[in-house]
Amino acid sequence: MSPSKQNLAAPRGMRDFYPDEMLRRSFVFDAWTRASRRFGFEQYDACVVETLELLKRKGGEEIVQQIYAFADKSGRELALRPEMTPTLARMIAARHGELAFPVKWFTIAQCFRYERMTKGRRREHYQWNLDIVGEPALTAEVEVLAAAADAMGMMGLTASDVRIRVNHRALLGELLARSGIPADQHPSVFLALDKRDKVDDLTPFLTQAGLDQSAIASVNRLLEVESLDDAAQLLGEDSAAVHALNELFERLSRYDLSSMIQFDISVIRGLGYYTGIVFEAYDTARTGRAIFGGGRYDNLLTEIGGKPTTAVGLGFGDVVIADLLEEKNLFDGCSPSRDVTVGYMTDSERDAAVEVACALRKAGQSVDLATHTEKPKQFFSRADKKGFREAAYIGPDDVAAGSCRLKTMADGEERVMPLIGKSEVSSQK
RNA sequence: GCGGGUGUAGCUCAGUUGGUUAGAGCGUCAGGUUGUGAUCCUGAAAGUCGCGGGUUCGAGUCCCGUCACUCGCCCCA
Repeated sequence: MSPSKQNLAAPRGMRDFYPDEMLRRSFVFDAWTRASRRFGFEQYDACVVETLELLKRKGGEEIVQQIYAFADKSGRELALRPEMTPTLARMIAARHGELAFPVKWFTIAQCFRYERMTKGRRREHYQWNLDIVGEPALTAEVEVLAAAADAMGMMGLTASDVRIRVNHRALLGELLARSGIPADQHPSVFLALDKRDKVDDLTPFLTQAGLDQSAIASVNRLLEVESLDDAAQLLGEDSAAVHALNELFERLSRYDLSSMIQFDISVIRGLGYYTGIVFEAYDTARTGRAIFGGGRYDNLLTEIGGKPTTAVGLGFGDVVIADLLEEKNLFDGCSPSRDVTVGYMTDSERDAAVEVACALRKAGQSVDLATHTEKPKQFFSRADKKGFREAAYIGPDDVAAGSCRLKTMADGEERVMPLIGKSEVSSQK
């Protein structure tokens, strides 16, 4: 059967990275890695395949349907990880006794989820995970947020491009309790609040959630909470959540991040396992999906069987950020960084070309050596298209003269390089 | 799971009320130019018109089905 176009495409939702796409991916990965290192995080990695049990335990049954699960030849139930946090929790728990807490770890993890594809969402993606485990103090949230902001800064994004929205789960709980809404109705109300940007009137959702009219009125009042001061007025000064958020904003101002961070009562995030401060970053126009999200999850390690350990973490995917960087032309600087290509006219010049390539490589340059003879026109045309900074074309005349010329593609300037001496490579640029 | 849009060359797309040999631009390759790229000129290769069926003298075009891609909804990293 001859291959059809269908068979040549990657499976649905899976991604190939051709060289030009790889450049952009590396641009993002580099920013993540540099920010992680700059903030003192250690890199780790783990297997892509986990036991289904580990993944189920954390996410509950709903998420299981989105997991790429399979049985191996011994019948073990395994799965491609849909996220990194259970793996992190497993690794921490496995060596809990020997780790010096707090632990600051980062990874760029390939994750899989079987779900309907839409803009900004694929079945496979890479996610930067940044976690501080074993630190109950607010410093953990502050450093994680600052590192994320630093990474975005390295990608060229500023406070006019992105906004990090912060909330506190306890704050919402306190506000709802203050409004007389019993705790068992909170999850439904969270769901409804999460839709505030998508629907005009929340009343039908809240009614469905079992709230009576006065409770609905209370929720609608909550929606008018636009600032932390508004919340503080409702809750009073003794609110721990208000205090924590104020403290967070105060501390982030020391990092010069005030213009990028704002309070937003509608940030809910993973209803089940976040326990404290939660945050999400969006483009300022708020047209796309969340760029990253995270928060404090103090119970997760206990849930997988580890000792009680506090944690703050974030997940920052590569798909949404790539869309944003593309839209803002911030990938423009991405180009292959190859310095020189060396070509030759006939096989008689091949040895001289090898000599030139070796000398330049020894001098630390990235050098492409032609794999076969080329006519000058072919060679320079290729050198131009592939974006080499310099090109050296060696023919019989050069070998006879004992030197060759390195041509700077941008301006046509040439510099001479000796052929036989092979010791001196005139300093570049 | 639900709904919309789109499938024609490697890419982006045109293709008239159904009509004879399916086009353009870009890209690729070659030549003009056997020692010098970008511009220019000439030429070439490249198509199961997503797939299957139907209507018709005749289907890229109309109908039915199907698959794929894509954008929303739901949900979520």
